[in-house]
Amino acid sequence: MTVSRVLRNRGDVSQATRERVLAASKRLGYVPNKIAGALASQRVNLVAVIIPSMSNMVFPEVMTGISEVLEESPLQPVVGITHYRPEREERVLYEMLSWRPSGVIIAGLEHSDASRAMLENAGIPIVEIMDTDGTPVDSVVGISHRRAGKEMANAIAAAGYKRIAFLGTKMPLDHRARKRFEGFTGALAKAGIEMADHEFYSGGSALLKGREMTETVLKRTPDIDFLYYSNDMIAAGGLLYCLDNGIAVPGQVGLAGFNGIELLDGMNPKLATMDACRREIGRKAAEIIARCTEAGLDHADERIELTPRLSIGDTLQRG
Amino acid sequence: MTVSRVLRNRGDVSQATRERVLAASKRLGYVPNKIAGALASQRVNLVAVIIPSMSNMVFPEVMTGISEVLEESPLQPVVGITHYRPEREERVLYEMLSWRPSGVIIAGLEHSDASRAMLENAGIPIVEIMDTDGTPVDSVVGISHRRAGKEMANAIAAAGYKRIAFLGTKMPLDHRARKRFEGFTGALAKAGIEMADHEFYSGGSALLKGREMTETVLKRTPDIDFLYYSNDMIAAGGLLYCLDNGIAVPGQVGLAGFNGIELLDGMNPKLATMDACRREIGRKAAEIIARCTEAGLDHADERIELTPRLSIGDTLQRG
DNA sequence: ATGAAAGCGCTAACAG
DNA sequence: CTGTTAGCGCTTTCAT
Repeated sequence: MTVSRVLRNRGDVSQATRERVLAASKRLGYVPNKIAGALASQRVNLVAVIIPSMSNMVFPEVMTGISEVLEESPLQPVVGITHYRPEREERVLYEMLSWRPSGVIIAGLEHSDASRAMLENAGIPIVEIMDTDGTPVDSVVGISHRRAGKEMANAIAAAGYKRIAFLGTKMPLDHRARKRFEGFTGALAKAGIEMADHEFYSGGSALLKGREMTETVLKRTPDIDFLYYSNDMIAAGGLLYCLDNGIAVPGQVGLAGFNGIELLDGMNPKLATMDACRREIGRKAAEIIARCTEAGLDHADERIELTPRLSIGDTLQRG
Repeated sequence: MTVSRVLRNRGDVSQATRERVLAASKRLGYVPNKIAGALASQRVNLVAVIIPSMSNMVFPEVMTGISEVLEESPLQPVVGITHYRPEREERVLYEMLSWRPSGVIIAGLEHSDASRAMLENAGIPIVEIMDTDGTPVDSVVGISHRRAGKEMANAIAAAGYKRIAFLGTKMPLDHRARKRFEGFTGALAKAGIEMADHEFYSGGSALLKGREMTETVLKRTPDIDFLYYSNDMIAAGGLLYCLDNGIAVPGQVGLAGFNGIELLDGMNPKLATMDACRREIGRKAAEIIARCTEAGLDHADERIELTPRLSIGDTLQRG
């Protein structure tokens, strides 16, 4: 009836009636039932955001970007965490789709067959984020991690480093870390450099693991002159290890991480890294969904590849 | 009809029929419409989680605790961010309540009148988290920040420090930081110590701000012998500043932070801090909601005060 | 063990 | 401008 019109300020309602309704609804502490509303209108102002984790600094920042743009729209993000496990992704996706959201933003391009099928048949805009190395269901916004690894390798080789080690996460399911690794080794090979050592870890405090792995590698292969880490946090641990142990940086060993986390701004020397454009990815993805929703489109087919900026810092240049 | 019974495996359905239905639903890629289901059953397996921010390390970890326990239940968390702004909290709360969740977990005890009214009239279990210094709407799980500040002050005084400064966030709306500050100054006063200096900041990279504020304070009040920071991140920045500038820690100045973030595990020397029990708070809060939902209760009236553990580390003891 | 019927609280379309 | 009437896709209850 009229009440519904007032609460959504739609249609023509006289000023007097409108005020009367508003007053009453406030007095009664009335909160509309969106469930019924959504069922009747076949519209749900929710966007499903599916990400692997919340514990490292990368996804919270993607979320920040998403929130920023969604806050200026009627849309609301709803997040689900997969812990990098395909079967959890499947379940989370199923749960979320059963609420008929206006769109989904999902990390990564690799999904189980079932997940992919759900995404394809959802009939809503899908944006796969973070990574552009692959074929998206609908839209994609991210960076090429393969290229990121390659460019870092080239920068390191160009700086004259020869005995290079890679330290990273042992996550067969972290496809982005894997692609960086592949791009990195590939480019080194092309430059005629073979990786001198590598070390992987899983779980635990990243900063601490960074220290430990750095010690392990440096003891095992003492002539290492560069350490490339799969993320900034372990790189920061490695840097602290070097500082504590009188290892000259970048004189004796050079260091580089990945992500461009804010944390590094306060470190001295400043770590070399590559910005993963996390916030921007979140913004762009949200914009696509917002635009589709407004236009009533069920897909966008956009492809946005951002360019990670290499930041040399103080740890990627020969003494 | 029968289909509905199968999909929720309720009631008696013959094995044959059940399998037929399952097969068909898989083939058609059928995803049930929870909106309709929720409307009909008046049950929604969603828990509203309302927190101020996602960017510092504290709330993601609370979320981890919540997820851990909710994952073993049919409940799903839905998070809303308030940016420490009461008017945003009001809006987010309104939006979430209009989905009729099974419960709400909300940070802090101070809310606008409207928010409080909504919480009181929601008819679902409410758990206010992080802070126990105040009167909850229903249940509360957290720590006493006033006491945390007090205990840190006592530890510092007991270690013999006399010229103490406080460095923290300038957030009139961060009630927990404020309460720690109050507890801290109160206890110092009782020990006959007046705060020697203080400095507040807002925005920007915490690690970097920690450096800057530390420099400012140390230059302004050179005889400072202890720096208490309102969070670990700025404390870490302060520590790095001291290390870089040849200021002996804890010989010349002692340092302490707050939160017990994992980041500190990899630092050397190890910062003194106080664990805010973030993950445990998340777990306990989620357990209350889960228990109520299972029992069909609309409130719990529980009060759980956790005890933050003081970690002396290497920076809170005279040389 | 299965089907039929009656809503859940709203919105949409149409009358007045 | 305001009221009325059908559903939205499920669950629930009651028959069969």
